[in-house]
Amino acid sequence: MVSDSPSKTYISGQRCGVLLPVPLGQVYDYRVPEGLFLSPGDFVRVPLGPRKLSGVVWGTGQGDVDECKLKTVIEKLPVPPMAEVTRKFVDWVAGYTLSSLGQVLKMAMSVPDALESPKGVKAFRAADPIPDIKMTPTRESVLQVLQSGPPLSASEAALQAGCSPAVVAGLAKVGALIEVEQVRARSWAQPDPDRQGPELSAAQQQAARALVAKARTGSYAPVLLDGVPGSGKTEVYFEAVAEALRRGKQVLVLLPEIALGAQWLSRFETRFGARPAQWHSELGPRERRETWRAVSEGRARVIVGARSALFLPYQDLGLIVVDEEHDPAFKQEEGVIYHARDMAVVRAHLGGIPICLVSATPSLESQVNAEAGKYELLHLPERHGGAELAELNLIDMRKEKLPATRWLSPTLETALKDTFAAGEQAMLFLNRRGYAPLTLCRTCGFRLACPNCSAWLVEHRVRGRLQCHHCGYNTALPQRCPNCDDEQSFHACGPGVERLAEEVMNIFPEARLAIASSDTIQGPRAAADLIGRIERHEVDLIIGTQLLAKGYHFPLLTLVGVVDGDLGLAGGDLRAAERTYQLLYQVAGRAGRGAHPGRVLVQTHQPDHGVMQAMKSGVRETFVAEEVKFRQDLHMPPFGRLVALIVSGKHETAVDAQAAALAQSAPRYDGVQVLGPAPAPLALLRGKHRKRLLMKLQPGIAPQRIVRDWLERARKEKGVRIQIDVDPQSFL
DNA sequence: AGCACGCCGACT
DNA sequence: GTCGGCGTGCTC
Repeated sequence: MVSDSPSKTYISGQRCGVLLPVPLGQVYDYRVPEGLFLSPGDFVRVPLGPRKLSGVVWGTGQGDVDECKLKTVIEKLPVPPMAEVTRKFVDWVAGYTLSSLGQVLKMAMSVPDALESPKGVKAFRAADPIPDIKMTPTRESVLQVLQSGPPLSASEAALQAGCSPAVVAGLAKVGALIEVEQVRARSWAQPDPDRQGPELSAAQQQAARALVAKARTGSYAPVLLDGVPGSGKTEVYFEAVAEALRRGKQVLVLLPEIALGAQWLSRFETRFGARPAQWHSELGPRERRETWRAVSEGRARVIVGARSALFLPYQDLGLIVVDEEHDPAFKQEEGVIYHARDMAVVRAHLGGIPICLVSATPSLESQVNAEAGKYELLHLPERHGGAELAELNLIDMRKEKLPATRWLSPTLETALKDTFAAGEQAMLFLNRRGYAPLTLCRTCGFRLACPNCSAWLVEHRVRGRLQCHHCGYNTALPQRCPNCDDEQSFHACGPGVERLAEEVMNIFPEARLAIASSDTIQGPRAAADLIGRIERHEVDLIIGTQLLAKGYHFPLLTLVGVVDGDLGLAGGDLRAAERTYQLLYQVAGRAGRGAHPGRVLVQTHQPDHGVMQAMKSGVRETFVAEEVKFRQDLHMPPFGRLVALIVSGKHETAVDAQAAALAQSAPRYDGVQVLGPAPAPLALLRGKHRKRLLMKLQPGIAPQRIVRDWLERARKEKGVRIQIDVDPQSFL
């Protein structure tokens, strides 16, 4: 059912349809109680089975439910109604991703207790008159504080009166203090659009003017802001944010990872004089609740967040910015599977508002859209303040002839030495956590693998454990080989950041180094801490995974070494080359952002690969043109569409049977092709077997109806789950 | 998603 | 004889 317009009103005795945040896929009818007037969008509390749930009035009841089954709405909740555009967005996303309406609504109601009337804090005021009680000097001062000022919590009153909270409690007990519920609406410092921003270059000003114009007209206008690292893209889109704020609108800035937070936030604060509201997975329940309500009541004006911030209940959203729009982290891979960048464009379209996609390495999709005129292209070709892009050289590892347990070429080693000697900082990039990605037995060749996943166990020497990076299984390194029982026969194959650190420490024992991976940096605080240490030059060398690859600005960092440039190219993923290029480009962009020129060295076994040539020449166009042609020839996205069906379950036979049943009832249409079933790349994941089918559609064919019919026709196996991924990004 | 109902193993 | 395991099915 599609959400109704808000002008309708349902009165006592009528039926209304209520959508609940459970995966029901259907709106349930409820009776409107005496004296209540309900409209689409209203948040209500209703009974469902034995429990009570909060939901949203979605429209007129369908009326096909037996009168005796019908239950009555309990109450209307004291929250502003969900805006019509948000409801339309929920409808649209459910339809597009083929997930149930309720599941999508759940993302928009992610804070169940935000709907309760805000819980007051227990506070005290002086009774009037004060009863006749035993007076003491401390009691005297507590009463004086509370007679002359506003009600305070016990601890606050005690603090101001200079006594312990026990005195306050004692006074309350004898009736000299009255307990009151105090509702504290947290006031959000409002960003000020008219504060003096930093000076913009001519190119920045031009781009900013174009964006501001879009923000001013306030109609749907997708823009791709494509600018080299350090060109000041952020300051450019801040001007559009300012304009939207002047028009009294809310603004959403989507960022791929909260790790980007600290530096981004301080830039925002510099420009606007206040912090924006934040939305990410690390928020505590209380902050979450406050933020959700502040967004819903329109008090939070700028919201910066990860992909789920897209589903917040905005009152009046006037602009969306998707920064680092190419980033794979925008793809949600669990539950409702969606791409936040694509959904953000839809949200902008439904809301009739501008959207700005920002990147130094835009996704191929966005580049093609810009080329086709669907997006307006704004280009920032130069670094701000005249800093040069770092010089980049490839190191042909086929010629370096390194011993098997060394990963740094002499060229890179020399460059590190020079950098340290000059008192500058370096970063080594290796996108591999832990010590070694594979451990095998020298005697029999047995490889230590995860029992729950088809993946090798990764040695983490710091923690002395073998770990699976897919399920969290971990174990100590066994004494004997489980296969041949030989002792002490294990051999670590290949490098991870820990092993690289070991090599560097042997060569440069003096260097102060830091490892930055998701194992060493847990949460925004640890990230901010490390960033601080780098900024204060307490670190000479950062060895890191992609965690620190993007967004950061370290003026003293002049050398970036990519240890294994080919790492992302293996595996045959459709987007492997594109991703590798984006990642290497972002990493390279960390070098030489201050006054000193930077250098980038990329170690590779494939110096002739298109990605490496594009990196070397600094010219993206040739590579992009090749990639476009490659996808065109194969009718792959964005020149064709894909839908992946992942069949998973505990029993392999049931999974195979389900996959076979799907293949058998596969749709047969012109322009639609079904590939598979094939074992999914992680054929075993968290103890579940997985098979995958891939549907390829020619452009212009909508897959939703076809897939729905297909699933309805196919025989169903028990104990098996079928996940649908419309527009899969990676094939893992 | 919860939560109840329902049919087979080890225990107060 | 019960307590409780989680498989299946329903919730306006």
